[in-house]
Amino acid sequence: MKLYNSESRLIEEFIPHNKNEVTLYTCGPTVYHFAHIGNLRSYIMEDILERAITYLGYKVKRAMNITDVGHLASDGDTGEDRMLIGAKREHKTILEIANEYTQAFKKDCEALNLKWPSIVVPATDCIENYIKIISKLLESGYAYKAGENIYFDTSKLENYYRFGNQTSDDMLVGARETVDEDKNKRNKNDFVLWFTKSKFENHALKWDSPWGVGYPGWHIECSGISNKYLGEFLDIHCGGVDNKFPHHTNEIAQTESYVGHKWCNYWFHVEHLNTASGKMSKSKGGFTTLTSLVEGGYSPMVYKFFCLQSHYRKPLMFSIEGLDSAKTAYNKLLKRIEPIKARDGKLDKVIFEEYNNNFKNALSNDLNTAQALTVLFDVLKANISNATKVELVKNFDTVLNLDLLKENETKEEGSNLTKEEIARIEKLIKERAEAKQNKNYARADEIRASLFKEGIELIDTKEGTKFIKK
RNA sequence: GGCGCCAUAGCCAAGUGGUAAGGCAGAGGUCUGCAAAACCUUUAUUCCCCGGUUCAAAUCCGGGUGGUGCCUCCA
Repeated sequence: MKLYNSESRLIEEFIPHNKNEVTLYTCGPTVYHFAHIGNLRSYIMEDILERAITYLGYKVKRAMNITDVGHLASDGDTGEDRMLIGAKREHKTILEIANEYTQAFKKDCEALNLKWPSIVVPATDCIENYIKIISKLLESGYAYKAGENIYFDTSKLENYYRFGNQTSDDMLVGARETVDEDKNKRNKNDFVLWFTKSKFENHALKWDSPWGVGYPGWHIECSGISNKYLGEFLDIHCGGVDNKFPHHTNEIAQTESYVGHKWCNYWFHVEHLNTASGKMSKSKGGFTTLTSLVEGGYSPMVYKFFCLQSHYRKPLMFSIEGLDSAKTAYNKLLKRIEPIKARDGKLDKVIFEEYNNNFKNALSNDLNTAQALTVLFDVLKANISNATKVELVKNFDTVLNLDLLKENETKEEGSNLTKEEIARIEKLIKERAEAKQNKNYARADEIRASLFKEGIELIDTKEGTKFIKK
């Protein structure tokens, strides 16, 4: 399998550290608000990554954090924890907020058929690990105490920047206006490992530590959790591109200083979902959630299909037009799959392998999902037996999970229509058929139009007239 | 100011040195009383621009232009 590694900025052959088991770490959500569909794009692509690796024959061990503490709205003296902001907004406790939005996130993942990683850990569950790591960093001189916080000393590293050729001189402190300079730092990129500052007294979640009562910095949680559950070597670390700096850069700094060797070999960064005005962002407000999409008539599968048509390493432009196009394409796809479910004909193993290899090659090529979907369309178009087609679709869908073979909840016969209504509609259909036979097309069209007004669409097929309730 | 990523038809998008996949929309057709649906056919002499390397460039190199992201809130 070939994967783009954003550390080397090259497409590389993927070679796991331990060939029997691939370790995968995903930066999870900060659960202070609903995930928006841009966040979900990352999780969709990371799920495909896990399943693709599995499909190609590896065993995967995957961990994800749930950030429920330590994620500051800004650093320095003005910082407030994002969780605390969420709690204030909704007049709830941090724990309630964390719980509520973790559940909401889980529901979104289920709706999108995303596999919940086998290890999912709230940041607040691993405090003793962070303390262990920070203690060692202090001992070995990578960290220092200043003010009342513990900082990581970035000047101790030869190679701090990993995702580009920046130098410390290039970096502007406070490129964003809201950022205040923290005078306690020895170097401008130093970051907090542990907060004990008195101004956080109203912070609900605090733990005792060798440096006083306080709470962990944002970056340490991922290092702590991945270290505890996945060990000293990590194969692939996933996340959104915006996390390259500072979050992932700092994770590498801490972890490698702690374990004493190269830590993670492949960095998988998913590009953003953009709107006409730039990236979709929680802090900007006005973001789109999966729920609001569903309310607008777009199923989670439509959104997933929309994402899979694009490559994870390309910014994706979100528009209703684009989503409509995905919706039509997805529904057409299901309709084309419907008749092959009968599985008639013989399964041709040679042909199966041919298309299956095409599919695997697409995935192996830096997770080319657009190409993988093309293979799916090729299968449906091909002049091969339905039995072979179904088998291919079934296998492909273990990676894509687009509900391709799921039995459609029959829209016909109108799910929420009463028996009387159905009888009435059937009677009208019969009347229309008779009118057509007598070439009374005016009456036939009148029946069709009046039912259409009620939201019932008639469709003439070879087997007779069917209706769909909208 | 610095560091990345991206640029292919009306829209989305694949392609990573050998002569432009696929999807949506559009056009034409089959079917139909007409529709709808379905199916078939068709749609880029050219890949942001200017140079260069090569027998050969959307693909490699150099220089621009535009969009976007990060530089202590983000997936």
